[in-house]
Amino acid sequence: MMVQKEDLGLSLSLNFPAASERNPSSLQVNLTPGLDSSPSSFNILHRTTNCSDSHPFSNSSDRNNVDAFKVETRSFLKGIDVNRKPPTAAEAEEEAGVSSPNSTISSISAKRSERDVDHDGERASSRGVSDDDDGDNSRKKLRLSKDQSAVLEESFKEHNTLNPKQKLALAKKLGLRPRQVEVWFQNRRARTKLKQTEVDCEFLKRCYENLTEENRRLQKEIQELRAFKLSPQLYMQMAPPTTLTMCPSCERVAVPPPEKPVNHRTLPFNPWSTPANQVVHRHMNTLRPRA
DNA sequence: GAATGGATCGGATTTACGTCA
DNA sequence: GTTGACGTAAATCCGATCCAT
Repeated sequence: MMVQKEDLGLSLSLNFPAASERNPSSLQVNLTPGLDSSPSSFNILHRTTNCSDSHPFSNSSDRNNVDAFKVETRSFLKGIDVNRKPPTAAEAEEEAGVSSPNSTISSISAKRSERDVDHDGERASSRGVSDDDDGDNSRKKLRLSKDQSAVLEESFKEHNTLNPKQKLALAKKLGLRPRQVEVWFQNRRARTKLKQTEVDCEFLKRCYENLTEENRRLQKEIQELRAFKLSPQLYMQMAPPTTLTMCPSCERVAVPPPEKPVNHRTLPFNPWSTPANQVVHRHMNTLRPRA
């Protein structure tokens, strides 16, 4: 069964909190109309390249979440449409035996075979010839069922990497090989990253456009100020510049007094400085010429 | 024919273990 | 017997790619 794109749960975001306040409409891309977009939803940029950093079982709350999730999904997974014959008891035992990467040599060598060769020696699952063998060796693409995809998505939201235990549990639950689960997570990470890159690119493009426009505006203002230097009388009739003024004595941004032209040097607005309307600068009064 | 997504491949990195001086 | 350096194997990840649907 084909899984719709909307079901994929791709929720992309840009980690620019300050920027998002300034331009909230440009930062959130939620591709998950059908799924919960609660605050606990997965943040793509919170990825790690080292499993030990964000190990899903590294704290008890994650462990509890996973356990709760297991209980939650167990019921409807019974009788799920699987793409392969369920593992035999021996296979399951073998899989369980290789779950720990820190296990002994013998178990390691057993695990090694998982990547390249199927358990009974035939080529890995991906080709899928074991189930409906049509004779030829062409790669037969299996399609995960909707339920399988949903469970994998839910699991991915919890943690975008799997430890061997989780991988085995998930594989067992879904009736897939651990390698298939592993591959699914790898592809999911790769494609999520790709989407995120696209979003980042779009955001940077918009940043560039905004800065270009800002630069144009400031250049124009410079020209106006130069004109003022040449003919102050003309400048008096112009609209006040939008730049902020700075007190020469303490070098703090100040709101210019409305009644008289300001005698302070002007500085370009710094978007990272304290907003002008938050600066109370009473010291300015003392700078005015006395009547 | 393009898009999607499962699978494969090759390389890099990490970790555990064995060997040897 | 202990220790540190070194080599090796296995596991895992990622990026690129293939290819069936």
